Amino acid sequence: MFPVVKSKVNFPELEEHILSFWKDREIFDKTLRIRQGGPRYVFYEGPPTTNGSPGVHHVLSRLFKDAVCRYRTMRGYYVQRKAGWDTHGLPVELGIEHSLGLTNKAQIEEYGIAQFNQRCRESVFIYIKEWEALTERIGTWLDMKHPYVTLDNSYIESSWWAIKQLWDKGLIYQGYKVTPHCPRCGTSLSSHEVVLGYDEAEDPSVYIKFKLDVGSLLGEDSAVRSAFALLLTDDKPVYLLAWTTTPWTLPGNTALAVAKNADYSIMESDDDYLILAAGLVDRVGLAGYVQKGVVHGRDLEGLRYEPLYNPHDFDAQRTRLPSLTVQKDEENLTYPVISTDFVSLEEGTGIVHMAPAFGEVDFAAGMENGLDFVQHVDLDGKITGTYSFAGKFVKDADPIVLTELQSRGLLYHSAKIIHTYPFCWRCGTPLLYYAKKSWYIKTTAIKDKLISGNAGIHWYPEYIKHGRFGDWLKNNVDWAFSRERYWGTPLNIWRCSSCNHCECIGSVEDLKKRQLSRQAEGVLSEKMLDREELDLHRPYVDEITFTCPECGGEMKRVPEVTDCWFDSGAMPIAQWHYPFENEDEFQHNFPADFICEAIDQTRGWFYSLHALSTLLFGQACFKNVICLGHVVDAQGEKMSKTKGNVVDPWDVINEYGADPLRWYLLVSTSGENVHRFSKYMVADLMRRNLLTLWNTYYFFALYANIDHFVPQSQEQLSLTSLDRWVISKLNRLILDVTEAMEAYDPTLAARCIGDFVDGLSNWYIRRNRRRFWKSANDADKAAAYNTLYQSLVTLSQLLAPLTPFVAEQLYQNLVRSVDVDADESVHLTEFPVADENKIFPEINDDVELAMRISSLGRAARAKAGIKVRQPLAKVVVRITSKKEAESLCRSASEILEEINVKEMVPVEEEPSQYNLDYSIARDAKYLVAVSTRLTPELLAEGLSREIVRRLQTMRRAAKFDIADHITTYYHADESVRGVLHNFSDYIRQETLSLSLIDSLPPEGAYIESCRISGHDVTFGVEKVNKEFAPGV
RNA sequence: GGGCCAUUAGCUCAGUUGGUUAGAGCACGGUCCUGAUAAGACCGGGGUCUGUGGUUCGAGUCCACAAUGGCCCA
Repeated sequence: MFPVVKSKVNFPELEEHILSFWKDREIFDKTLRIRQGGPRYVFYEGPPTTNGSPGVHHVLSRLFKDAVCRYRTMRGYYVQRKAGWDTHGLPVELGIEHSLGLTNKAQIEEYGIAQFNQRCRESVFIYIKEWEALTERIGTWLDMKHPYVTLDNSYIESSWWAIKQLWDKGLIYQGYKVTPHCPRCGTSLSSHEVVLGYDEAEDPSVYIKFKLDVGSLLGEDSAVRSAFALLLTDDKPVYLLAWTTTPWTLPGNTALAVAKNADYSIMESDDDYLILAAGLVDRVGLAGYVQKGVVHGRDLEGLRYEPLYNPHDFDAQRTRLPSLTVQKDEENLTYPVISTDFVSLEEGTGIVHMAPAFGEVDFAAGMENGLDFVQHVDLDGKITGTYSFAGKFVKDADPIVLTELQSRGLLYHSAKIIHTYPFCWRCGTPLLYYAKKSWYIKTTAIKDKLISGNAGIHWYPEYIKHGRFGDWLKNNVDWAFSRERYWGTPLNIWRCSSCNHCECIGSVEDLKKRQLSRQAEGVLSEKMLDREELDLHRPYVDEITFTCPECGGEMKRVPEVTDCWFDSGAMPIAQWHYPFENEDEFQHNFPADFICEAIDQTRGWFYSLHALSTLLFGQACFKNVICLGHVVDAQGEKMSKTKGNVVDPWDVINEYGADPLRWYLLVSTSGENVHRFSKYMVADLMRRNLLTLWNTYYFFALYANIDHFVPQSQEQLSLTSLDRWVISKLNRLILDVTEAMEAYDPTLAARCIGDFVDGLSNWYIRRNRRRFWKSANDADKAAAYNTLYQSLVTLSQLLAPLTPFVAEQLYQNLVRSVDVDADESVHLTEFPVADENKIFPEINDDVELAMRISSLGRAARAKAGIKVRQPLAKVVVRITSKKEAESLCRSASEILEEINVKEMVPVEEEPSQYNLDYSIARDAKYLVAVSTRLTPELLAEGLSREIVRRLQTMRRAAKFDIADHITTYYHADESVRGVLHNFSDYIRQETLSLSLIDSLPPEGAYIESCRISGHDVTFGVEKVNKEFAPGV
């Protein structure tokens, strides 16, 4: 017996049942065990950040990972799937800060780093539980019993090892990084935090005069430069006019930038000369000036000018980029004019004030041009040094700077401007772009290798490879990988507080050795030496100090932790605690065959993995990568808590099930596209594909049980052409699905399956229904059952990677119920392999044509308003070739039955005219004309079908079982009686009537009176006790 | 401000190398079919293929610019 099921399946219930089946039988473990020793297919799990509950977009990536891994497993590979959790980082800290009501770093330190980090640690484990629950429920098989967790000591130690490798290669250095900094909270903000806080702001808009060092003009012997000098006929001072909205940065000015190819006007007044972009003269409005001449930007390059504020006069340090060596005071200090390509000629003066300490572009220009670096503002946003405005907050310093410059005659013009400016989203303080010390990894040193490694990676979709990712590599800059935070992998660099000597510690063992020297001094507790007890996080690791080998001073750890992208990028080694243990595991699992994440990871995990692998091993560490689009709401808007449009995956799973959700995410649009999520569409696709599939099983089981069907080998069957058609299609499907899965395109695979199911249900089964209900248990029936059975079993296997629950249920019902020796689970079976000898393109063409012609035939009938139940005499079909005529003949019985016509005439030439009694339908290629003339014989046959239809409806209304035999009574006029008599065999067979009795029905029968085609009829149906029924 | 991707029916999506009348599902209206199906078939309404230029005998498809949305970076 095949399990009897309801025609409408409850997926959530089914799935819960399958989940416990998998659990009880340890199916996931078995899929691994049976493949052990087979070829490996290496998958790297990109660790989700466990700072919040998983959303429907996380289901998408887990689903794609799962589908590919399950597919590979069924193809015989050993696919280890170690789960991973990304547990460090700012997002986790922000969550805790919020829950504790803390708003800045000072408050965190006051609260206590130990306690704070403890809270972080606890919170991630809460979220990990949620992630585990969802992962399991959506049927994603991941080894969550042995996950890698970035907060583990072993994980941190591997990261330390990696950093030490880079340190030893000289690839780690300390430099400056310009970050958006909140002076009140005392912290840098991440880019997404900055986005939260853009607002309109009113700022000064001021034009400043920088006095040209005329000497620099004369030193040059170029003809152009000399001609330029000749324009300055007077020895009035010459000024470069620059524009800024941040006067407080002016003491940090160390260069002016001009556009190389722009024209600059030299304007003269009675008192001085001014230089600015020619195109902006009118905008600035230089009353009292006349143009003396025009020079090119490149002529200005290399000129020098006097600082507005000589840092040495104000006790500010002046260093020189890129090495930041301290500069001594010099007589007549001047700064250079440089040229860049970012100077705007739309606003300002075409001369840009550069302060490398306060802007990313400025800093980059400083690095490139070896500019001076003057940092006269502290992290609280207060001016340092001995300026008249020292101690003031930067914004409060603005007016003082301006007044002072005005008194020195250096302020040309001052106004106000309203523009968008970033503010701290927490406290509303204007953010300062501020160059902070940061540790860098010199990725630019391996840029060529990064690019050549990328050449060997297969990207899905392909355009990412040379587009977003390739461009990113091409424009590679060194990786600023330190963060001045608390909850993260502590940077393993110790610095001597006396002589600044730095050492990188590559292991716990190494650290222990250094400590021994101190232990003698009784500084260390026993606990700190105990590897198991040790917590490598702050603040404990900060307490570990040792003696400087250079000067004997005290070496303390630098305060930074690493960027959490470094953590996740280190997973190929750190998930195995390599190289401290698991050498084999690491070797077997490097590089990965497959990774899959959403597109935002291009510069996140995809990059950090690639960069670290290239840095450490000189090669890429993944071969294939699926890059998914994001899930947005039904309107195409980003899901966000504030908008309230976030879809909780649990709602969808509880209402429809995980497989319907998986199926929807697979089928609705390709992985790389933006996914518009609509619960409504989940239901729609579930009905269209999954329920249709389920019903084909229901149909099969219903009749197979009645007939006690036992599956047999395909080889000895007498197959009809429709059987061969569906078998051909099935083998074609296996090829298509395999090809799609090999091409990392589960969406295409799913769509092919959906199409097949449609054809199976709506053509194969519909056309073959009669073969299943006929009474004779002959070879033809066996062929039909076996064909359908094989299709369903194969479907369960093809679907297993995509919708693992329903696939399992089908497999259990179809295979395990009749064969106890069969593989215990569909996921333990081998993925189907197509038998290409069974693919017959010509049969497929035949059926396609038959479907098309039937469709037109139905249209032609509908036009004439004749029901399909009414047989018609003739149909004329115009096709386009002899080949099609032959094809049509092969399908003639199908088509005639489908459109209920007696005879079909194929023609290649369209008849010049038709009799009036033809109704015609056509498309671009074919024409179908049905005769609409009704003879008494046709009418009588039509009536017989009406009668059958009525009796069937009555059987159902009387709640008879599908296989119940009945006695039928009728009371009707002469013509109806005639039909019942003449079509007696047909009517009895269709309605399972043992006899048709021409009399009023007895008491107890189910009785209906009705009008059929204009005749009044009374019918009665009565169940016959099976034992008395003659053998049927 | 820059880069990448998308934009096709009311909605969700197909549309191969440029080539007859641009398709499917859902939704809507009508008809039909049905003892597997909450399904299916047929007909109908619904499209300036986001817009503007260009290349071509021919453009949804190729090119340029613009708009909108998404992502990444400023």
